[in-house]
Amino acid sequence: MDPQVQHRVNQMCASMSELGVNVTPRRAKVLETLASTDCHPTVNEIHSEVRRIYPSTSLATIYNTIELLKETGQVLELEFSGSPNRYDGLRPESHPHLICLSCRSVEDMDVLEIEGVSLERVSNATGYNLMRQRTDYYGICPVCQESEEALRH
Amino acid sequence: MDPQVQHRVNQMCASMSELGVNVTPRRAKVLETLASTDCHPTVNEIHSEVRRIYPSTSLATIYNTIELLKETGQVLELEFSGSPNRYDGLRPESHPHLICLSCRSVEDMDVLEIEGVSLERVSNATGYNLMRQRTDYYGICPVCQESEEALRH
DNA sequence: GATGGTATTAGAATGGTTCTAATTTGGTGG
DNA sequence: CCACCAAATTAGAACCATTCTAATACCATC
Repeated sequence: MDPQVQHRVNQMCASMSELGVNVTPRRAKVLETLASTDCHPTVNEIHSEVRRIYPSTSLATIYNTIELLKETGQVLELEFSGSPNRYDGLRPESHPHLICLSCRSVEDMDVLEIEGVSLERVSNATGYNLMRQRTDYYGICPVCQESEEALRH
Repeated sequence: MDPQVQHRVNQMCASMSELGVNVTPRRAKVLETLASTDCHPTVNEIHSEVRRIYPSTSLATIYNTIELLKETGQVLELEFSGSPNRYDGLRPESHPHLICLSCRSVEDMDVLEIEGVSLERVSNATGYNLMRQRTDYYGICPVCQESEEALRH
């Protein structure tokens, strides 16, 4: 396993242990799956991946494990209403995403020059006690733009 | 009807007419409901409101009308996976919201000093052709903070 | 090897949203 | 005034992601 993935898995394991639950092999495989990709997988995708090693794994175990990770703040959940939720276990802290309306891909927006507004500033300005934020940009990704371009010729 | 609400309803009507569909009485009532509140109602809440005037209205009509408004960019849809979506017909352009994790209220964040990042800048930086963005701040609203406070005494 | 608590499973239940087929409505031309 | 057509509407079925439930499996400890 890639040492960076291993490191992230270790963090997640530590959080789960603090919670007082066991990191069983299936759970460990869920963590590893989440830590191994920046594609923001769905529950079903994680399920398929875990099943490659433990074929009898049920969906409930995936939901279950994700719930534990959410409780410890070790995974970021991106909710959608028409399509399944997606999860970011690599970077559980709030950060912006780019969402393609055509291919439904979700990727991290890592543009250093673009700085968001800090939770703290908004908390102070609004009186809310804020815990997290969500920022998504919706549009057409470069790859889909090319496909559309190609279609017109 | 409040003249500001009336004005907003007129805009929505115009957009629907451009689309080539009729603004029937039921549809008009949906528009009016959306334009009359900044509480970001759910489909069920809109349904109840429309039923007060047209008791036989079905849920499908509400979904239907909202779909038309979405097509013309006249309503902002806030998706949630565990609870019903909420709609903002007063201000259909992208703008940030404050969401209370305790009472589930959703309100506009109108703090002038806090300026977001423009879609255009992100488009340029990422190569995406962006259409809209979503920014939500999640936390506990002032009212719920007080209730929690009171509980401890 | 028995015991008890945790993890896991399969499948049912839930609930918001979408789909479908039948019915109603309203305007137009005869 | 009536027949006709297209658009709007309805009731309820279908869908599907998620949550719940009750039974079973696993595992550490004694």
